[in-house]
Amino acid sequence: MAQTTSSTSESRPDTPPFRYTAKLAEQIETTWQDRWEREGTFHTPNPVGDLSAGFDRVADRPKLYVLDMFPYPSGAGLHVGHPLGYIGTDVYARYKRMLGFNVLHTMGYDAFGLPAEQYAVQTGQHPRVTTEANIANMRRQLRRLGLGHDSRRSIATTDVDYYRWTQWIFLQIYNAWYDTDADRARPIDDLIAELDAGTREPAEGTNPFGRPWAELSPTERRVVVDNHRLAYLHEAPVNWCPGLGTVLANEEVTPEGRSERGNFPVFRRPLKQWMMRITAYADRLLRDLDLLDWPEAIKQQQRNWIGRSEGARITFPTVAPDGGEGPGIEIFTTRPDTLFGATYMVLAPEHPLVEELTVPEWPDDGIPASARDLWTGGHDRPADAVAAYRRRASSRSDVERQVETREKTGVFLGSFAVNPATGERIPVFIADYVLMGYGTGAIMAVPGEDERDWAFAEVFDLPIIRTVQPPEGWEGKAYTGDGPSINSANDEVDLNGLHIDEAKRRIIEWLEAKGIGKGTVTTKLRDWLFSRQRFWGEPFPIVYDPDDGLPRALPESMLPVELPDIEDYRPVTFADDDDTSEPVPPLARATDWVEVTLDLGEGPKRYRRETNTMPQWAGSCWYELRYLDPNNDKAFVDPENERYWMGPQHEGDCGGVDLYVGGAEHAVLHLLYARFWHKVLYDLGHVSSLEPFRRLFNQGMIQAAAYTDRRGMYVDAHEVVEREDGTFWYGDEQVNREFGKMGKSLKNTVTPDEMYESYGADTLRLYEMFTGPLDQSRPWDTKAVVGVFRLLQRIWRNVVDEDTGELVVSDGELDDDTRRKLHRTIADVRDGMENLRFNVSIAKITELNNHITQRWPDGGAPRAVIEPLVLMLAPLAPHIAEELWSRLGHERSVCAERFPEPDPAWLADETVEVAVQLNGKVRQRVVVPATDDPAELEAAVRADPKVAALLEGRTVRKAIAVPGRLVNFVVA
RNA sequence: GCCGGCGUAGCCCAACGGCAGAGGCGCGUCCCUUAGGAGGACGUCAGUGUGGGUUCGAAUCCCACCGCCGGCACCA
Repeated sequence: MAQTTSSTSESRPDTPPFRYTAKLAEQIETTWQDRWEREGTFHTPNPVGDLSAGFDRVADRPKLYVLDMFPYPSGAGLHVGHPLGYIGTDVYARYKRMLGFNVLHTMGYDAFGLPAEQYAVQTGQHPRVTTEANIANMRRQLRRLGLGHDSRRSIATTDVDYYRWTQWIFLQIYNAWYDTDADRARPIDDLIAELDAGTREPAEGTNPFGRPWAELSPTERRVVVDNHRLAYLHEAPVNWCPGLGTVLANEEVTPEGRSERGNFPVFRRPLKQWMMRITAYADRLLRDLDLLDWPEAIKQQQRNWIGRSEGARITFPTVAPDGGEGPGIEIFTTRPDTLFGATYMVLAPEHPLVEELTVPEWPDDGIPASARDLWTGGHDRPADAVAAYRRRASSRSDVERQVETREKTGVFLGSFAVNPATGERIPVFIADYVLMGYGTGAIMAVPGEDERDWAFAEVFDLPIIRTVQPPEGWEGKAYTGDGPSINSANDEVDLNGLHIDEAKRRIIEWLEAKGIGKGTVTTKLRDWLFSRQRFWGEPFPIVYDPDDGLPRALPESMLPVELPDIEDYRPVTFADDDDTSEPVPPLARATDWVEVTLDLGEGPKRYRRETNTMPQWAGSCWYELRYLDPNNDKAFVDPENERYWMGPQHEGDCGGVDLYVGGAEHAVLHLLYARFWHKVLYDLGHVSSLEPFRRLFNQGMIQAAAYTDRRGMYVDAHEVVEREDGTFWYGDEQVNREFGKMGKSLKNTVTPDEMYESYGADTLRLYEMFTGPLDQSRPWDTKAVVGVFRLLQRIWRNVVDEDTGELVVSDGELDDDTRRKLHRTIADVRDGMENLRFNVSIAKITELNNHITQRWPDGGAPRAVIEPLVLMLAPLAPHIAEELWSRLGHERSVCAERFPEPDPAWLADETVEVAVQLNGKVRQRVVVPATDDPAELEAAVRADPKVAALLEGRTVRKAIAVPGRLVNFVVA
């Protein structure tokens, strides 16, 4: 078949030889891409180091650091949805460069992680082989788009030179602790010195030995110090995912209790794992959101995730079975003011005090006959009831908990606590509506002021005491709003009449004075589980000493710790639902690598390497810093380079990347982790910026039509045709249209390569930028692409004769009308560029070009308008702009030229048409001389006979004149 | 349920509180063309989700509701 359908804009025999066709576009584009590469057009100089050549040329210019969320190099290649953000940043960076900024813009690859490993397993190749092939393919696809990246700065997280520094940063974190007095991280050696000097006690919960520091053995001291570190080993219930063969961070588990990647079931089970003490930074991560220019939605998600709440911890005494004193139960509440209304207590089923508080026999009194079966679970002995309930709670997956109605369940432990405010004896329950992972895992239940407690109290027939006066006519159950306290006084403290805030303050004072409670802050954020049982990740720079089993950090001089070559890098995975399985890191099989003799200061000794690897997020926690100084082998980044590109720009500025563009799906994972690392590096004096990303922008998603047949199966969207009546057909079958994310599963993928083939890269770039503001999602519509393609053809025709290839521009003077149009356009195009609303810029360029076409239909438009037009096009469609610029006789790349500036003198018209309104309704339009003076304008308008006629016989009460726009007469 | 975002022609989208339309798709007519065509010219379509309020004037600001999208959710 000689005739293919791809000949959309292909030259046909009668096509003029110099028409801008896809074929010509391709020639132009590849030529300029080669030249950019050859000349290093986008090489950006640093203040110091190996990339500093030429810095003195730009030293006095403003700087701009533009960053894209770097991609994971997938084996599937790109579709047209992927580069939306990359094109946006490229246009912005090119524009700013033409304004004289020293712009840093590059692109790297986030290449470690599960998908790379899975893809490698599928294709039977080593992950490094597939990863590198995928990166090469992606580089090729992106290069063809004409992105103006400094290719010298590109990195992949899998490069040994890169992950060496990832390991180095891990060591910084490991060798640091959080000084809560100074509210910052400090080197661990400072802590040891202070402990030795006796000027500091070990922090709460870090000394399990119960003896002072001075009396501890060296090994015990090591344990205490390790308990302070920002990276620490911890045995605790973690998210174990047998289907992936690894544990996962909380952030990687969906609310349904499944893995975000792969959607496998996740089980909680206790394991010893590396953790990062991100909770130490919770307050600062929350507070500093206010310094950031980020979308409100993302800030909100981070606030939600951190979940800070202020309240109090209160210890409730308990009554032992023999009538003596039992263990105290510590609870957390955000409503200490409601203490007088606490009529029972609830522990999480997994709470460590449950066994101790479970009495041998049901008490004789205190259980209401009406709900006895519920309280006891129908069991004769409390221990049986508790065991049965616990079994049931642990077997229920989170999914089941979601599906079930929130009918409250629980059982009585048989023991009682004492409400410290009222002295009343109150029963203690376990119930699964209290979670071990939040607060202290125990609550005081105040049914009067809490809906969940109310629901439980109703079912279990427990007393309800209101402690806040509900408003007049309140018919609801629990009242959670504000109001004066009631029923809240004892001999020592009286809250009655106080509103919530004041009541909280008063009761906390009382609790603290009595030593039974104190005001505290709790966060939902947990420490970050940092180890994975996978092969394809950064090895930890950690070994274990066989003598004490404790970890030892490797010194900096032993970095990098390279991944060993092993035969079988596949993870050990299990049946999805095999919750009895144990994680087995693949690196454990590399026995030659694991067993190692090192001299860590005690002479050569056998050690065992850590066989877990770091999570995928590690590499993306700091790549923005490495772009600044990618080849530096003395430091992860030279401080001077960091200060220049990312340092605070003025008093009160947090510093960071000037524009960071990426999808909204990383709201809490990458963005939170990267902020955390950055703050640690800041505390330790390695960076000058407080935050990594000052301005964040979420690009929209490109969606595409997908079609389903009668059976609900997706059919190839390329083959579907729309009929006149608006119905869609696949062959002779009518199909149903829906919109969704582009991808294989919906069979609606459109690739950049198809677009290059039919139109060229400039058209693709222009189309993606034209369909809407960058932050908006929009549907892909292949047949609408031709609109911007025509625009490029028309611009081309205004410069180049399609038959001869000769220039058709003249050297004539501009008429005033065109000059005004030009300057108006320049102002508007700039405005669109500044605000990342490239759609507006393109529309204004189109308008100017339409004007030129109409004014000079047979060519001959003056250079004075054509050249600025080409310059304005340059950031958007750089190849055609370069080509036209060079054909116009310029030697230099258009990238080195200055963006046109609007002349204010030509922004205003000599005469303007203003609207004349009567009471806000437009009644007349008149042309009057332009003026800035409202009084002059009003006079001019009144002088118009049509207006005079309009006002005939009416009383003008007031006239509002807005220069350049309108005059509104308010008439009786 | 709570939080955030968005609703303007058939579709994608513009409009410092000031004349609702910049641009494109689609559609229609005509020109070029043996023909087809994604070449050219001209034209076509909404009163801004709904209801209130502020204002001389509201797509724009405020309130309530409706719809769509996203996030969180037994978090004490």
